[in-house]
Amino acid sequence: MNLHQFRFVQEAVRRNLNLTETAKALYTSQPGISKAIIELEEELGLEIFERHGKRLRRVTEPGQLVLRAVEIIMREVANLQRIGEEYSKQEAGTLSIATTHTQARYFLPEPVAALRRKYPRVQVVLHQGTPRQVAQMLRDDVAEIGLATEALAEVDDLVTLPCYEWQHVIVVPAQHALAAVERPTLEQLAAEPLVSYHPTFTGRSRIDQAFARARLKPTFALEAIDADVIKTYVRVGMGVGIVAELAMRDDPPGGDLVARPVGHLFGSNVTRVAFKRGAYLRQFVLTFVESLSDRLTGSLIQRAMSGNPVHYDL
Amino acid sequence: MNLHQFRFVQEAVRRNLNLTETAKALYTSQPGISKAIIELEEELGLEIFERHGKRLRRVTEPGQLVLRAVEIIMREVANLQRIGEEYSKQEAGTLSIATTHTQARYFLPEPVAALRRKYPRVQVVLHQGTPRQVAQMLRDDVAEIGLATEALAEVDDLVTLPCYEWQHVIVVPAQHALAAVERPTLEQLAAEPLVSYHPTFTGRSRIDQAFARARLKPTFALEAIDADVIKTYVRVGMGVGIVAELAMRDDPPGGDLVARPVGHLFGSNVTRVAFKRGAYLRQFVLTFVESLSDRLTGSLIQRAMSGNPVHYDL
DNA sequence: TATCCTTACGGAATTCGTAAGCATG
DNA sequence: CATGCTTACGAATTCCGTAAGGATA
Repeated sequence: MNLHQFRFVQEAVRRNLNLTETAKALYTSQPGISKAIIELEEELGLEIFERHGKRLRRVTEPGQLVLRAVEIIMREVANLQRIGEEYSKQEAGTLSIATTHTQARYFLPEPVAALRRKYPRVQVVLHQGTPRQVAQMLRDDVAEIGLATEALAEVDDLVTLPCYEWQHVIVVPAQHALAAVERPTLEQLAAEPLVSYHPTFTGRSRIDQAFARARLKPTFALEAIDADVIKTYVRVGMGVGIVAELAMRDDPPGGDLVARPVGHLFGSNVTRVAFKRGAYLRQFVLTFVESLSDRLTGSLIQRAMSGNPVHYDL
Repeated sequence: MNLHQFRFVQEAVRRNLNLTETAKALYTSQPGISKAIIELEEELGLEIFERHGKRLRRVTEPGQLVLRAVEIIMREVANLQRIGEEYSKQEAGTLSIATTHTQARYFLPEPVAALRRKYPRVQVVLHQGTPRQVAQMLRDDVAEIGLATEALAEVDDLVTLPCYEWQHVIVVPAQHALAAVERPTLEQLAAEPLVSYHPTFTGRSRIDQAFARARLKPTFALEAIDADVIKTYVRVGMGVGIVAELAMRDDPPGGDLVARPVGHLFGSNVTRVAFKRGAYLRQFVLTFVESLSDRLTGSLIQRAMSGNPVHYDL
């Protein structure tokens, strides 16, 4: 039994049981992978993978149990490396953050800058993707912490904590009829072509739910993952934009676009920070996570990490 | 980084940082241990052990963190082996039980026999010791499950579940004056020489507490770890025995010894079963643990293992 | 001086690559 | 026949033992 075998098995599962791809991903030879896995199976006296001829078809029942143990082992190996980083290169290291465009563009700049001010030798890597991809990047150890409004809370092996609460705003050109309406209604919006996020992004689910409850079928003229794109199309008259309020923060009140809060229509959303259950958080990571919300304290984070559910109001 | 290094570090800590002993315990050469640990420290870029000249003095602060990760990794490696056992040799394997004399002699025979009836190919190994030793045997992976009335519940990295509740009885020769007394008092007992368990065993702490509260200073003529020994000395007139009621179960009512329950004096005790947090319990182990109490069910045990506190009345 | 950790070194075992073989879809 | 896992084999590396060196209590 050795750590290589564990890594191979884990990566093989992540690569859909394709050992050739696994070998490429781990920069080693394919026969080496094959042999190592077979030897582990022999040592344990069970088959981790069900084989059909010479192809791996699926994970066996005992294989599932093996996999769970392997996940924990590899997690702790990663933790050991982080502990090493923390204590050898004091206050230096790399923080990989997986997040959506909205957070990367509008929310994270400030806390990331603060992190760099406090720890100038820390390097930050941003990985952008859909909320589901964010979750997957955490599971695959591509990123250490994740930030998104959707999806994260549903993933079982992630620990999530609420960061901040926000609502949607509609955005229209200053001369648009709705620019003068203080509290637009769902009916008014449904009558216009809309420009908003892709269905899996940034609270879009709340928007769809609200329209569905009112039995309205709005027209989406354009869907994007990105408020900057949405605003651009609103400017050229494609329709009424619906974006996160955060995305309008930097637009001056007297500018060419007018924003109206529509929390009364779509409710409020909670953006969450997540990390893999059991991950070791270095000091600067802890500091960073704390900086994401006034209510997040180190002890609260530790409590959440240890598996206890954490409840508090934002 | 490899599993050998982890094992060495773990064993070194268990052997009080004596690498020579560690090497002996692991049947390998002492320089090999030394080198492996140094290489791990180099790879992590930190010192796990503080050295004074050429001796290891103590575990450093980062070393504590490393140790915690190593413990988890080795635990999961042990789990992998158990999973292998479970699925390769179906319904066969070894179950190591750490327990005290009282349990081994009076409580366990029945459930152990039942286990062997259901799983004839399972081998049972009993490790006897003090309650503290029982706890230590679980921590050191000498035994997989432990059974004792004392100490177990206080150990942090063990999961414990109540098994059964019992009270003490006094034991006297049939012709003894107290043999006729239905409900003896603390004062009556304190006036006699007593024969009971060693202070750390089998509910003895309750006995001491009761006397202390009544400001009585009883005389213990003899202390043993073992009700059979105690009964023997009661027979030869050394004094009044105080043992677990279980220990008198097989003595016939009309025999040479008379037992009187004294739960009204010393309260009741709870015997607990324990295992290492995060251990993988094979099917036959689960069955065995369930058989220890009517109230223990598989799902309850799983819940306790997953870290959730379990509360129920016996 | 007895104990105990580190360094040095060499033979043995393991590792890991390439090349070839063979099963599936 | 293209993809993909397993087997074969040999060079390079790592492992792990004994022997020697140096530090502490």
